[in-house]
Amino acid sequence: MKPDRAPAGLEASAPIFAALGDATRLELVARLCRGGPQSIARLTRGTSITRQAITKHLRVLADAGLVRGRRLGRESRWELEPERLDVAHRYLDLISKRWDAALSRLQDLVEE
Amino acid sequence: MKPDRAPAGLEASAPIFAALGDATRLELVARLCRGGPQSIARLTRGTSITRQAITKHLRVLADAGLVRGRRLGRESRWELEPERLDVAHRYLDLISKRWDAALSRLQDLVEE
DNA sequence: CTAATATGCAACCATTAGGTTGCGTATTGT
DNA sequence: ACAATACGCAACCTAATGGTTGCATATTAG
Repeated sequence: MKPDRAPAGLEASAPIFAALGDATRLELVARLCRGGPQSIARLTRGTSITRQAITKHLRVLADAGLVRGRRLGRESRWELEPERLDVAHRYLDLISKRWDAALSRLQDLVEE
Repeated sequence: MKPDRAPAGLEASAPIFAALGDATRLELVARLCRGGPQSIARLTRGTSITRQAITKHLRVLADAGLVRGRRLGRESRWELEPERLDVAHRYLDLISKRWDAALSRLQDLVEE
């Protein structure tokens, strides 16, 4: 029944893009992709910044719904929430299509 | 020959997402889509913020390559640069696919 | 020519962001 | 039991953001 992928929440997409709009965070997303669910300690290894910085970034990603973490023993594992990526994805689709439509409208105006 | 849409510049995408990660800017992009190329004055009409604020946002979008403006008489017209949207688009695609791959890898590990 | 319009530029301001350090606490590993 | 590991919390710092106001300048309308 395809729930309701209607307006794609134009305004609601901004936080998602904002969360992705940082090189460190993009890197985190990429690492979570390549390595699957991981602990903060592991995500910190190999980077030049602090564990706390990573923690903060993860929280930002989580607030945007892009990532989710839960405590397992003494460590907390974080993993990607791919549905949210899809929201951004659909928004870009929408915009592209609108732009094409706008262009052909302009074409029409010019040609008549 | 499809130039080289190779690595999609993982790190290079961050500025694009950052530029889109603001409600006002997203709104601007949307308006440029719906209305086609427009002047700053026109883009300002209907918003609650200042013309200068709009100008700044446009510059941010321009720095990310998402938008381009040129002076026409006493006004400056701004329009969308849809190729850049595509960069972000492709990045999300890439990530989604990697994630799927990572998931099936995990599946394999669990099942054997 | 003169007034109105459309911008640009710069200074200034409050808030948020990205990072750090320090310290306390829960979970292992030996 | 003890040391090491993996975190969480909070204070603090600097630089970037999002906005504003004031003023100067170029175009266009009457």
